[in-house]
Amino acid sequence: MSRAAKATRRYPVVESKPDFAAIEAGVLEGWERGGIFQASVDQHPAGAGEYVFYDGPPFANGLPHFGHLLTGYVKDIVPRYQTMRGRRVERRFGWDCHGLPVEMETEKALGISGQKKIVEYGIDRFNAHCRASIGKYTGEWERYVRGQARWVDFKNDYKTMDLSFMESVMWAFAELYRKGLVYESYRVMPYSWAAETPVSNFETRLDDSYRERQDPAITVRLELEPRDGDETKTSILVWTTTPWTLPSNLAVAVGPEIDYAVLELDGERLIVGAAARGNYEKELAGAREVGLVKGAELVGRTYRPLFAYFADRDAFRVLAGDFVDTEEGTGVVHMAPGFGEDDQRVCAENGIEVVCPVDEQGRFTAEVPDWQGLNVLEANKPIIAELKRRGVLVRHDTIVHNYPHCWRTDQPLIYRALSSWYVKVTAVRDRMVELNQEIAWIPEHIRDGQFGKWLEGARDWSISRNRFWGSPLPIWRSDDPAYPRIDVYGSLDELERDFGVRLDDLHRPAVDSLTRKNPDDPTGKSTMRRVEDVLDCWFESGSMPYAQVHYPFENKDWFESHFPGDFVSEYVAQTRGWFYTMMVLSTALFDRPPFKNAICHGVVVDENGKKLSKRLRNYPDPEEVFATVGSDALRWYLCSSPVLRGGDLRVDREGKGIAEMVRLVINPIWNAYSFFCLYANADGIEAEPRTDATGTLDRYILAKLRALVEDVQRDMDGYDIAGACASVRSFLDALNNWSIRRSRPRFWKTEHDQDKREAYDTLYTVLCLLCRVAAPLLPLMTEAIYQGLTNEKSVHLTAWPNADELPADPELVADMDLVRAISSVALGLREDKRLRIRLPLAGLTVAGADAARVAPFAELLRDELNVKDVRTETDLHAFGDFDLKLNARALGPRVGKRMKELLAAARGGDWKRTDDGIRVADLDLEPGEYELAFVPKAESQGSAIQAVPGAEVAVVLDVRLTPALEQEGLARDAVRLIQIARKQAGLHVSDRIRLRITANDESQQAVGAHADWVREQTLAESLSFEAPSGYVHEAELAGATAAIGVEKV
RNA sequence: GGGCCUGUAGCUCAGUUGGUUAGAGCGUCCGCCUGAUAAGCGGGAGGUCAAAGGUUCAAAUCCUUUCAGGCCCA
Repeated sequence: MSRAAKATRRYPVVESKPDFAAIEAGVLEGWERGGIFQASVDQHPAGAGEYVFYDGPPFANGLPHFGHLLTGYVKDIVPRYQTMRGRRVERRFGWDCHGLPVEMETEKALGISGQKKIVEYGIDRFNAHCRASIGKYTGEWERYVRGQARWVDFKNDYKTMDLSFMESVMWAFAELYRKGLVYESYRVMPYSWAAETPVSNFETRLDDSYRERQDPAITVRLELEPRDGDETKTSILVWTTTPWTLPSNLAVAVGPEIDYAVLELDGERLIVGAAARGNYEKELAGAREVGLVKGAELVGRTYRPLFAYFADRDAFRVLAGDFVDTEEGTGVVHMAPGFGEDDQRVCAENGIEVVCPVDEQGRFTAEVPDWQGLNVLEANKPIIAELKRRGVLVRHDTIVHNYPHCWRTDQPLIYRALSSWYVKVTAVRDRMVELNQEIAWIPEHIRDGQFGKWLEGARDWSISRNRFWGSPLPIWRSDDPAYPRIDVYGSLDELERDFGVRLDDLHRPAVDSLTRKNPDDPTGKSTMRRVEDVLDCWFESGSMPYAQVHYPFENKDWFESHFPGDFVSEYVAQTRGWFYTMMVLSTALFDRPPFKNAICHGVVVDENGKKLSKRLRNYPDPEEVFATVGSDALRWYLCSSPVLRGGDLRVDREGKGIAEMVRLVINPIWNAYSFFCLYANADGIEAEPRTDATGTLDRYILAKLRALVEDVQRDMDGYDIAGACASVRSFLDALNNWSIRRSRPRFWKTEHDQDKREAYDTLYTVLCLLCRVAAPLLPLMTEAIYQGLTNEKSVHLTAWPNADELPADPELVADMDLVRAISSVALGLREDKRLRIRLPLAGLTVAGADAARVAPFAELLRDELNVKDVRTETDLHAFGDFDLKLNARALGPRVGKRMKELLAAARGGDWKRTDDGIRVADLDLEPGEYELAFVPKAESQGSAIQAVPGAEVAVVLDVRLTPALEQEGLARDAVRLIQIARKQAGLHVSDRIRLRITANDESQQAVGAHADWVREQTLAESLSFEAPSGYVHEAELAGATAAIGVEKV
């Protein structure tokens, strides 16, 4: 046989529907064996061309979920792309080691809880346990990160508990202090009494921290001190959901612009927000309205204290508050400045001092002797009972509301005044707002929306935590207020200078043991001791850009020339978290933004828009997805979706949407590859990269490929990953469903001629380049394909393709796309007439001004549409008429108000051709202001006519049948059945066969008349109408059963 | 209460600086095609572009208000 070369097999034997997950696993192994990741980084030198990527440190506890995977994919795609663009992109993984989560877990593991117990247990042992627990989840993280094919440097990672990291954090703190940006203050903060620590803004917002809780909601009356002229006892009604704060009540607030009704009931006057009156229908039944006053008129009045504990204070006044509303409660807000942020602020503005009779564990102190030692939440009940006994309780309800809980201990938080250290964010706020303008946010609205607005409203940041496992506050203070002194340290050297000790661990308790005599105390009795608090761990993650390189103690030049970083990506809520803390510290320390580009992606939710929850199992298991449909399909699913534009992404429970990506993207690209391998192996051809093929199909797909490279490059440079996915997908369609499909005969023809060679070389070139372009988006599949095609080490070690090396041919692309449109219309006409495509038709005429453009493709159209003859005809008038279509966009600005009238005229046919164009009504049109749309005549003389949308061309199909055409159609039907038989018999596409057919006379005559052609099409060495042998396939042909026997030669 | 985002086909979403008859994928129905692709192609049905008002010759697009959902802040 002529295909002797079949023996050589240069390309893998590729299954058409392989186990993609297994292929991916193989690629992952290969990468590890070959050290490909490291090689991809190392191939570009460090220095000026570096692309700086900041990987935000996740908490080193808890397992990753779909949201993390999405972030991970984004964090992988961009660095892979930049690497291919020639940049060195290091990807150090970071671990956030400190903070409450670790401490709480350790408390649980040790079976101890509370500050006292920890101190008793020993801070050194406690912290040693914290340190040891850090490694617990790292294994799982690494497994997920590996499974998603994300390239990350775990070996050269950084940890926030490393000495070098902590020293940089210490430096940053001292630097802020020296700039006057750190101060201590006594303030109300969210506080976890169970964990005995204040909680940062951010921590109150972590998943599930807001939860429904049932609380009492009580309304009490406060008796106003009489004013001159008051005869009747007057009370004001206040509402609260925290009765335990009433003993600390020092004021009430009203809205100055809000209307308050003065009601008379049973001889007493009651004041309540006019709009809130409806909330108390029962209690106020029978009340008579005797007046209506603005809140402002009430401001300044005083009332009798509800409890005696603080009755000696200068307080108990009605104040104005801008936060008061009448939606809930009475429109009058009770103020306990020790337990509410608004309360504290408004009271401070009015000279009312804070009282805070609650201890660290949330129990009343001796200042409230009646309930001393009782947890405040448990004190609600007896307090309400007391109020009832005294007859001041107007109403007692319970309400179910969203209330913040300590995310570690699960106990409700309280708000409580305490002493804390602050970063004076307000001092750099305006500058942050300015620097933020230099950051490119994706999506864009984040810049002036969610992030920008948050910056504008930035408040000072509480950074001290009364805990154990964290970076120490590097503040030493005199223990005798008579001789005050504060020292803040910014390095190990400075500590060594003053304390004579070189620490190799900055954690407590070692750092606490550093003390010295207070130099400012002539008596020599007082001692400098460290302020015991540790830093908020968000201060550490915000310090990551410089702390990970131990700036300024090491890498000084590098950092200063590589800051801000190029790229970060996290989910949108990090505008309050990591993005924000980086911004604060970067602005305060360096007067620069911390990064140049940021992708804020949205949240992955379930099919009903609910949060993903492990407990509800409302999402597919990621590892299961890796193992079945594969990581690349998941990557594509997540990264081609609107979640990258900041919206939500709904994932159905079974992961059908993910599996769909296999069908839409993975399969098509794999099919193109397997097609190539199948025929190249059969032909024994080794293809060469080249871009100079002459055939129109080749030039077409090469030009499309050039556009693809340009498009994806543009998309990726703009961090539009979803756009890049869309570009790749539309290219795949042109490749598979036009270029390859139309080229098939070129691959399976017998002659090894120039055309065949070009077909192989072009397809090979296109596939190789497609792999490179799609490599960041489908790193595993493109790797498998690229290696199969080239035997090279890795597609990820190649450079980004240069579009200029591919031929540009916009005209050809436009013409070919017109050919595709014409085909589409012609196939539509066939369907209208119920003329199957295997039935040849006599002819097709392409008529109109654009017809000349498709003349070179007549052969292609003939084959695609199965017609005997394709003609082009520039004159359309024989086939129909034209409608005038005005281009409103072009014409509108010129004619303005007349537009409507002209549109009506054009539609109504009130127009004519003039010597040099078109005149509608009395107006001459300029070129570009109109189009002529062809309207075909009703069909005549056996023709079907249809205009092609978007072009000045119409398709005229000859629908007249002849016996010869019908016979040929029948022969084609027979060939189709023979091909099915071949496939069912399990034959290879290049196997030769003996063919035996029995069918009705009509069919046998048809096959006989085209015997040569049938044999050629089916690789049959012989054809006879005998009783079939070998594999026999029975099917209907020309209304009777035909039996087809194929037998391998 | 405030800020930001979203609301377009049964579902998921596009829709450029306003421009004529609002698109794609999935699903569905009908048909076609197949020597890689249990795949592909063509077509049909399916929309008061959340609602109302305004600006304009012209509004899914701009403005105002309202409604619904999400995120965040209070």
